This record gives sequence, C-alpha cells and structure tokens, in this order.
Amino acid sequence: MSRMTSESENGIVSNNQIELPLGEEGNYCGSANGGVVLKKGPWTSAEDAILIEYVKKHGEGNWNAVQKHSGLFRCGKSCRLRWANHLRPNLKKGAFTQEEEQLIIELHAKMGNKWALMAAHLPGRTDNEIKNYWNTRIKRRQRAGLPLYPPEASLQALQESQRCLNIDRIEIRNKSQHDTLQSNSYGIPNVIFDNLTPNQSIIPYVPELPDITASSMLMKGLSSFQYGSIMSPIMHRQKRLREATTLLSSFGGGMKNEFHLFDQFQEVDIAAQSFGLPFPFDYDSTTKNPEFFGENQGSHTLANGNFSASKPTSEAVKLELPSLQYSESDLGGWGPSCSPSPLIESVDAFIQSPPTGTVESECPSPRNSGLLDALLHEAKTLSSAKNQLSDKSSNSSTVTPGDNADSPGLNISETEWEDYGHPFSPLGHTATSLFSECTPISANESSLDESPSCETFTECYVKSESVDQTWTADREKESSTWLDITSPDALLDSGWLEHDSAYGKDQVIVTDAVETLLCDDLSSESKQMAAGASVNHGWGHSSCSWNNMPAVYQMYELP
DNA sequence: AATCCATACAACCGCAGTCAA
DNA sequence: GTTGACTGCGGTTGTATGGAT
Repeated sequence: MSRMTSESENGIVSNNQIELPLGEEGNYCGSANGGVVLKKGPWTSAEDAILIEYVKKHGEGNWNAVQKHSGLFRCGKSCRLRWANHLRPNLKKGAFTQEEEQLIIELHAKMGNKWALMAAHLPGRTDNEIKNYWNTRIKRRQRAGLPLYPPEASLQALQESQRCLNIDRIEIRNKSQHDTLQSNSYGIPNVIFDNLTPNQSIIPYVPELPDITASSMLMKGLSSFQYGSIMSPIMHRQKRLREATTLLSSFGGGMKNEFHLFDQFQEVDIAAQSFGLPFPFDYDSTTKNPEFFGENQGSHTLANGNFSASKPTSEAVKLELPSLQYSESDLGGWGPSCSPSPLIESVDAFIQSPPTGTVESECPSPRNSGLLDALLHEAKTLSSAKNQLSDKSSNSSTVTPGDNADSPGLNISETEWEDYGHPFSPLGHTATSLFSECTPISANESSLDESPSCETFTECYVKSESVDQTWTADREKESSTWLDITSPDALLDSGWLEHDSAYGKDQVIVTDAVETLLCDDLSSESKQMAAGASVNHGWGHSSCSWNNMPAVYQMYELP
C-alpha cells in the first residue's frame, strides 16, 4: 500500500520501528532471532522484494528461516502475514465487488467471524481483508441504523427459526429429559462436556446442528436464531474442546465468562438488529410461541455473530465465546439516540481487565472494581441485608457466616445502597439497567428515556425503579427477587453451578433462575434441560465451587 | 487553512493447535 | 508424555487518507 511504503521506502528504519525480539510474554516474533533486532511496522518495497525472492527460492513456510536466509530483519510471523496478505500471487486487490460483498454477508451469517474460512470462499481475498471489511461494515451500518444482514437473510432466519422450532419440539418430546438429571455431580468433574455426548440427542436440531454449543444451549432462549440449514461443517474438535475448557475454567476461576455470556445479551440484540428485528424479540404471549426467544432453537449463530460449526455429534460440546468485536458503541449505541453509558464502559473495562481472583477470594469494593464485581457485590450485599433483617434462621443452603453476610466490608448501609443506585455512577446500574441500556433503540425509537424497559425483557419479574426510592424492608424483599434476576452473574453462578444435593429444590431454583433470565420463554423441557445439564454435569470448574457464591445462591431460595 | 472525524487498511499481538524431537 | 518451534487464526491497534465543518 502506498502509504505503508512511504515512510521508509529505502529501508531506513526509525528507532521506534525496531524492537528487540519479544520474549515469552510477547511471543510475537520471539522465537527465532537470537537477539537480532527485528523491524516492525510497515514493510518497504525492498523488504517485499526480499521476501518474494525468498519464497521463490524456498517456497512458503518455515517463515522463521526467512531472516536467516535472506537477511530480512523481520520475524517469521510478520513475513508470513506479509506474504499471505500482500505478496502472494493471485491476490485480488481493490474494493470488494458486489458479488463478493454479498458472499461475505452470506458467509458471515453462516459462520460468524471465521475470517479464514470465509477467505477460502473468496479467491484472492485474505481473511484480514474480509475482517476489515466486515468491521467497517458493522460500524457503518450501525451508525446508519441499518441491520447488518439484509432482509432476505432476516426472512430466511425467520423461516429457519420456525422450522427448527418445530423440529426441536419433536426432538425434545421424544427424548427423555431425565437423561440430564440423573447423576449427582456436585463434585465437579474436570472434563464435563464429553459427558454430554450421550445426551446430545436432547440437544435440539442435532441432525443439522450437531455441534451446538453448551453456551448456545444455555443461551438459546436468549440468542436462538436458527440458521441451521446453512451451517458449515467446520470446527476442529480440539478447538471446540479448547473453547469449552476455556469457558469452563472461566466459569470457575474468574467471572469473565459470565460476562461473555452476558455479552450475548448485548450481542443478541445486535443480532436482532442485524436482522431488522426488534429486541427483545416479540414474544407471542397468546400462543406461547417464543419466536426467537424461544425454547428450542439451536444455534446462537446470529446471536453473537458467531456460529458453532458442525461436525457430527459425539463431540464435546463447544462453548463458543462471543466475539467482542462489537465496540462499546455497538453495545449501547445501536440507535442514534443511544448515548454511551457508563455501564457499557464498565463492561468494556471489565472485559479488558477481568478480575484475576475468584469471587470467593476477592470481594473488592465495587467502587474500584468492574461491573461484574459490582453486581456481585450488589448481590452479596442484598443477601447480607436480607440476612440481617430476617430472623437469621438458617437453612441448608444458607451461607455460612463469614462468607459474606458477616463480612464487614459487605455490610452496606442504606446510604451506600443509595450510592449504588446513583444514576450517574456506573455502579448504580444494575443488570436491569444494563438490559435496558443495551436494548437497541431503533432509528425510529426515541431516546433512552423511552427505550423499552427491562419490563419487556423480564416480563413481570423486573420492575423499573427509580434509583431515588428509599430502601425499605419490603423493598429489600422485593429486591431479592429484583436483584437476582438482574444479576446475570448471579444467575449463572447460582443457576449453573448449583449443587443438587436435593435435586428437587435446587432444580426449581435453577429453573427459576433460568426462567427468570429467559423471560419465562423457555419451555419446561428446555428449562429442565438447561438446569439439569448444569446440575448433572457440574458445569464449572472446581475453583468455582458452591462455596464461591453462596450469597448469590441464597438469593434463589424459594420463599 | 485548520481541525475533526470516519474510513480503510496494514500490521501487531496473543492464543492455541500441530508436530517433531 | 513433554517440550519447543512453527503456524494459523481472530481481535485489536495504529495510521494514512479524504471528506466535512
């Protein structure tokens, strides 16, 4: 590119372009250069020529040898990238044609951010190009208030969704939901998702979507666009395992993935927007037919921009993390009138700097922590307050003193609560407000003030509240309900990591949590599936034990 | 003319998979 | 079975460019 070559066309390298090979921490280009100073930054045409010459001689691959053999002061990784994206023959340069654009849209609808795979369908185009194109497109369309996907795709998704819904229902009814509820795995296994294999038949739409992810199963009520007919059959088992492991460990060790999941709330609305659909999805309360929010749809393909590619069953269930590619403006700024909120920033900050410790080990001041911490703190605090006001009778699932209720740092006064609720504090936002704020506001909707409230989302469970309201015991009680359903981390922690010592009760709790979270849109089958799977298979990592979130759990106790 | 801002693009970075020693 | 080099991928960042104000 012209501007790339302009600054150091003759190989004159400024100091800031030269860096020592990175060590282990930054493994970029770190392996093969033994202290040789490597250049970074834009490539010069001279360097290009050297690289081309090298590849002519030696062929592609063994990129780390380039520097040795050609004297090019570039790391292998950089060479590979340069070659693949710019120098290799048959590269198509210039703007994408309309056909290509169309294809990209289709491919993205199918496979999400699988840029390399998409590039394979676009001869002469690189993954980087496609990625850049797509990201630009996202921004552009969002700014314009347009759906990411064209109406045809929306329609197709609708049809597929409906079709799959029907199939799913049959599937669900034919399969025993008891499968998922059999074992008692309070002892959380390390390898969990293989256990799901025998039960994959319960996963909706298996024939076409064998590789539905656990997360998508969990989230299917939230992000359940079905795009089953155009699934592409790709994803290595290892990768899926890896992702599953990643998510599992995150479930336990940190809170990150609760937020990944939570992210999907945001992304699902992006997806909805992408298809020109309202979010929350319309829910037909008369027919109890959750068109998109509904019970059994398999794929979260379009919910998070990603898609669980398929390989026939007997695979570990993949937990695909949602892409974070949507910017903060994406999260909250779909509509032109939706201004960035502090909360969104908090989410962003959280994602960038997830807490390193577990919930149990750290209960930082919410003022100093990320949103999730704040939520957790909030949850714990409520629980604590509840404990204090109750007759302090305990039951089997009550938190042991000291875990939180007695923790001095968690005894939050009414005043502090008001602080929490301060409208201008990022921490004043509950998840409810997050839902509200992240609810996309279409171009023809007005302002945040008029945006659909969380009531829409959680039906009768959630109330919009003025933050100025004073705290009362009654409200406290009410807020136990209010909070638990508005703290997705709490939901997740509690719901999915529930112990099942007495399945019945906990199951109800889990189910309630799920139900609440999913606006009661899950069918009973699905709810039991989800909850049962969580109980049965002990989702989560050992570090995320029951004891890690007792206060949160406590909030789900039935009255 | 200066500044701002959106866009496009190249390159960087970290992570994870593969494979051979 | 372990380790390290190599490789591929996806996300992010940096910056040149051009249009709008």
